[in-house]
Amino acid sequence: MKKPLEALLRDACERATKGGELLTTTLPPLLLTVPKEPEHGDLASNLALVLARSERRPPPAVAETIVRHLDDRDGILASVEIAGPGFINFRFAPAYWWALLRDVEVAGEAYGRSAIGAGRKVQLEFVSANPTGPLHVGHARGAVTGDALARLLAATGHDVAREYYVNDAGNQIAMLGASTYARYAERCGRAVPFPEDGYRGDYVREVAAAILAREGERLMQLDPAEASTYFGDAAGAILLDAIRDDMAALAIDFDHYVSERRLRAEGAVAATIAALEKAGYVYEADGARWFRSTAFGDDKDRPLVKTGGEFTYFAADVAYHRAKYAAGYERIIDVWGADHHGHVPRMKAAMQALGLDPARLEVVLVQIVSLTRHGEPVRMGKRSGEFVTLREIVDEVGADATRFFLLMRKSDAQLEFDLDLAKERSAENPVFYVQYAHARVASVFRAAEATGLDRAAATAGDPTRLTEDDELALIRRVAQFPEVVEGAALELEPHRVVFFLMELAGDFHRYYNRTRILGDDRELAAARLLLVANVQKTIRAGLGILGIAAPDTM
RNA sequence: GCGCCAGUAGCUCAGGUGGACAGAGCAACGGCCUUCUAAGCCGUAGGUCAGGGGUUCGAGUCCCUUCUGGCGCGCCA
Repeated sequence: MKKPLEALLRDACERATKGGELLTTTLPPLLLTVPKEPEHGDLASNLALVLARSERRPPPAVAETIVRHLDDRDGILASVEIAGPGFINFRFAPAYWWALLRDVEVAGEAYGRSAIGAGRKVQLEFVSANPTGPLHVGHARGAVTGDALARLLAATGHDVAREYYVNDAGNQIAMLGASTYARYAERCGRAVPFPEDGYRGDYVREVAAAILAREGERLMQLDPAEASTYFGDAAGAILLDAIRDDMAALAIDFDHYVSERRLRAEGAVAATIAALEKAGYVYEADGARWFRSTAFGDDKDRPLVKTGGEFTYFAADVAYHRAKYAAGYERIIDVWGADHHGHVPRMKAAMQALGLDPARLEVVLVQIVSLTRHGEPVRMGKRSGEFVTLREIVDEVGADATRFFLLMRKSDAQLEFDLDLAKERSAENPVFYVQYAHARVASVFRAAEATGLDRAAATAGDPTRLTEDDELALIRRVAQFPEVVEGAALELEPHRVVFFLMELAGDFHRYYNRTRILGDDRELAAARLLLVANVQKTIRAGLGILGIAAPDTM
């Protein structure tokens, strides 16, 4: 929508410069914005305000010069006005919108997709929760955000891989093993002391019972150390399967699950520490080995190897990120809980120390989710083990509403999730509001079939019959979609797509209520079908980017 | 103590990289169905953008500072 106008403006400035009427030879980036106020036209430029200083003339005078050189050969503009402090306001001619609607129709299902990613390899790592228990709402937000980002980047021409890093080694798994073993023994009628900081959730009992059912009591013969290892592996595997199921319930599919244990076993961690050492950023102190992250602006040095000789979590994570670079990803995006924000500088420091470009690593931080029900906050205590699981949410409100609600906010802002609202089947519930707009169009088409008008008739519809203001405004909204997708991808902000969809759905519902689509004038009806078909397509594409279904009936 | 993030209408939140008089949606009140889904639409209201300073033609947006809230600052992961 902006491109043709940008070209016109650029031409105008060039001519003015040649004619000696503008001093500037290098234009600032042309900024065309969609004004909030409809009276300010379809697009507005602040070019004259930006240039005023270097031109040593007041903005309106500069604007006048630019406008005088505009050459609208194709007649896409209906009006050009200089307004306010020196804005140039453009209004497109109906013919422009009609042509645009045709373009959208021709683009078909690819509408909104772009190639700005140029096939660049991008890896998104998200969730990566330890397989030591069920996922909760916080994980759900990270999961949905990561997946939506992946879809967004894929839609903009990136080559995307989704990855889940499985922390299947280290203390947490050992603790899970000890906890599960204790529950197993309990079931076998044997007393094995429950570990001090063990996992007390009921799910550990269920996992123990599952292992008992599978293996019988024979595991009681293992010595306690062996048993803990066995149970850590077995319980971790069972819980990881449950996590995969949870992801599937949210329509999320990972390309790779990367095992921390495997990284360790393959020597990647040791090799990474050796590389850091070779670069001169490792030293020994207090019996441990440290990474000198302070050399890169971190506020403390970080341990890589504990006194006991064990690798730290950090060491393994550095090795993992090093492997991502080695795998050839041009962009590496991590979705982390906001409580991990402190890890960003040290991870980037480690990459830099390894001679890797830290700018290729981007971290999207996801803030906490608070649940409300009946207007009251749902209390969640991590200690008590009383948290609402991801599965419970999905079972209660459905995958579509879960995804939509978790994507409604900027990821680094805290989010309130109203469970009652998410379940409501009314206009108050934004996900239904948007899906209903899609279904309504489908319903119009069902009614149209009865009168002999079908999708083909819509395709053949004559856009020049669309002369109402709200019809042109609807095209304008649809025309913004590719730019919204691009902006969302560029800024890694899926919530922009959500807001766009709510606005588009609103425009459509208003139009629907005001305008009879299937009137007596068949030609007009066909034109209107063309319009709403493309509204529907745009909604479907937008929902697709969010991983949400676009139903034909509600 | 140091660092990061936030503070916008009664509530939940937007404010495409500094632009025009600050925007939605809830909640409240009043209207609209012999016609394609009323699971919808229309109308009415609300603000010292936490406070204070600064940068500039112009600040919710950038800088400094104070206050308030969240989170980090482990040889935990």
